[in-house]
Amino acid sequence: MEPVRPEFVPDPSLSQAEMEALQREIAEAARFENDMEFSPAAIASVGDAPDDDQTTLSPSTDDQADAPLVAGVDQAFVDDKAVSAIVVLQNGEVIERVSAVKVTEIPYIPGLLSFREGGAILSAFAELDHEPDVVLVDGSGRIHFREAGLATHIGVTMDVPAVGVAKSLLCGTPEQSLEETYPDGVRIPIAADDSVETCPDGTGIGHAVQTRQYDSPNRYINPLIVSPGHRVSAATAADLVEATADGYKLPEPTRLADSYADEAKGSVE
DNA sequence: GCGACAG
DNA sequence: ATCTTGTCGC
Repeated sequence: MEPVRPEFVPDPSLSQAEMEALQREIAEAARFENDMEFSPAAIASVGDAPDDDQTTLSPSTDDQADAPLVAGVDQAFVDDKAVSAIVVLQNGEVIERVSAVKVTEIPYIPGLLSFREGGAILSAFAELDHEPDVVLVDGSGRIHFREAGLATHIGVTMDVPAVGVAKSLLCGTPEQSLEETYPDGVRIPIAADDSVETCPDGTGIGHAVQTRQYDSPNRYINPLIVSPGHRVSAATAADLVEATADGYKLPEPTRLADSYADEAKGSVE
């Protein structure tokens, strides 16, 4: 799978000002509304295993063979090399895994993550045989200073529906404090504020999503920070993460890509 | 100058 | 992201 918009491929040799200018172009090309090859209504079953016990009736026109392909993307690092892994699932089962290694050209700079990790990710996409219906990327999407986080950059460049799944908030203001402990299933809207320079304050740019929480005592799990990358709305992005989460904090595609990236680290010299 | 910041 | 032991809880 190759970039549909080669002009947006992240170039680590650009100046910081040029990187930021490119991000503004990417944000304009990004669509933060649903435009996928499957019905958002079908996401309810995306992460579920095949319905063996027939507790529900499935339309013959929308069976397992047509089920959407959901991919997870994650990176691991070894010295100056980035290892990117992509895992593709259908009906909750892995149908493809690929990885790629690339030397990192620049350090981690908040807001410019895609220029550090994007190259390795696109190399991994080049190895991919299946075209995912939606991709879950580790990091922010629209929740970004210029609405062009890693998930947006990858989504727009490949022109594939993408969702940003981060473990902490880069910018924006949550509707309610994220310091509280919320039960699983809770979704807290995040609005643009002064730090988001490309859209009006108050614009909904994502959600904090509690995919898991401890029942009883004094320990708690932080929510995930979910935002649209490309061709997905904020609400659908959160729906997709909830639908693919399966007992763990991270959605299954992301969790599997994470461990595969770690595993692939072993074969890096 | 101070604060703040995905992975 | 990565470096790492123990510890709490189901």
